[in-house]
Amino acid sequence: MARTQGSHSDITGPRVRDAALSLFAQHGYAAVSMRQIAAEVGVQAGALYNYTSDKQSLLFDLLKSHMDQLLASWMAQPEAPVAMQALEQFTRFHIRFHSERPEAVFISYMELRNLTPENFAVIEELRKDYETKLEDILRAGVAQNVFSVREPKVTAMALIAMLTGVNTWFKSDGRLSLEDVEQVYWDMVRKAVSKRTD
Amino acid sequence: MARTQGSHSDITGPRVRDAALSLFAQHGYAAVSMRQIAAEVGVQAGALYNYTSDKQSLLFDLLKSHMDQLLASWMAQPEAPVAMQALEQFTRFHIRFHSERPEAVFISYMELRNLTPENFAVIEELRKDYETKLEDILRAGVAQNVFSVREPKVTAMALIAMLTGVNTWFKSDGRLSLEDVEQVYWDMVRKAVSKRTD
DNA sequence: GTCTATAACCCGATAGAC
DNA sequence: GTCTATCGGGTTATAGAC
Repeated sequence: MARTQGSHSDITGPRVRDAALSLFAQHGYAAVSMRQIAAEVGVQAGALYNYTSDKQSLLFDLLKSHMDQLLASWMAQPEAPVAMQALEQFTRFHIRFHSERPEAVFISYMELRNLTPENFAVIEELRKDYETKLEDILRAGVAQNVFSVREPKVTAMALIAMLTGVNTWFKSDGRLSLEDVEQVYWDMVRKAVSKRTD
Repeated sequence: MARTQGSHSDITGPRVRDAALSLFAQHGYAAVSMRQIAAEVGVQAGALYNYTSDKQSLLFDLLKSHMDQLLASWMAQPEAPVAMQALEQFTRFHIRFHSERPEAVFISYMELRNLTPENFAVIEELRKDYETKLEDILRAGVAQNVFSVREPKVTAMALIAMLTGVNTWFKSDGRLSLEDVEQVYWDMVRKAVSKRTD
């Protein structure tokens, strides 16, 4: 089972992706060179092309797999027929999922404009799919007469923006635990769609 | 009043800034070259250095003047001693101000990582100043016994993220007018901090 | 104030040796 | 599978003519 000199195909691939994710998040796709990624992995630039056809594919694969994971993880959640429970589940799921992978979330928002139009269209559709999950919950709550939401699409966008914003300030070693944060945001979400108010 | 050939100092400066703003917003700071900016303005690349010491200063000046304008515009608003009115004023002001300059808002969020550490610190402090304006309103509302907000700092971040999110989808020729959008968001904000709920 | 030309360097991607 | 070397092009910023 002697290996060719320097042959590490089984581990180098993921390491290329990890290095690209981290560097793209830190400096931005356009500012990161293939040579930088290679240095982080510990190979020469030419070797990267054994794992990706080009730099654009590297970015697209990172964003695509992030969106695929997001949708798959949500679908794997138990179904909640009661809208109020479904909304709480979505709120907590969104915060938890996004806070666990800040770099992937970051580039998924920041690097959309560096995708080719074809690649952008793919990611954009997956994003819309996710937004529709929340929109459907809001519509169900209106139908069940438990939410007051005149504009479900706008409201879904607003709530997702609010929840994703956790990533801009949350530190796991800060004053609030993630559980605390979930509770604070769930209180706001619940009230924002509620029927009664002062 | 004969001009030197090609002399347009009084108008070229703003045109350089406008071109940089537009191109940075479209393609990202790192992806835009000084040659591209020059071409947009209609001069050669070398001429840009009559208006900016380097590319970094161009970015910093755009972000700095955006934050200065934001704070100055907010301070120019009439004072509202009643917290509920102050919050409505902030909500509508934020949406209006940000929707009027989507490119400046966009680069102010996206290009922070391309600032030098010193420049970043300046912008970050201005951003914190603005966030504190909302936080103070929330604390006043709690003191006046009209808001229920356990975490004013977190809530301020959450509300700002939600309001800024308007820029990701709002089109002035869409189904909803900006006035409609303000109302939908103000309903959510008001309820999110309200004392009563279902 | 703008031009042309250039210094000094970096880029993505590929070819061919091992 | 990884290396070195390279192609053809790009970059920021400056120098000096006009």
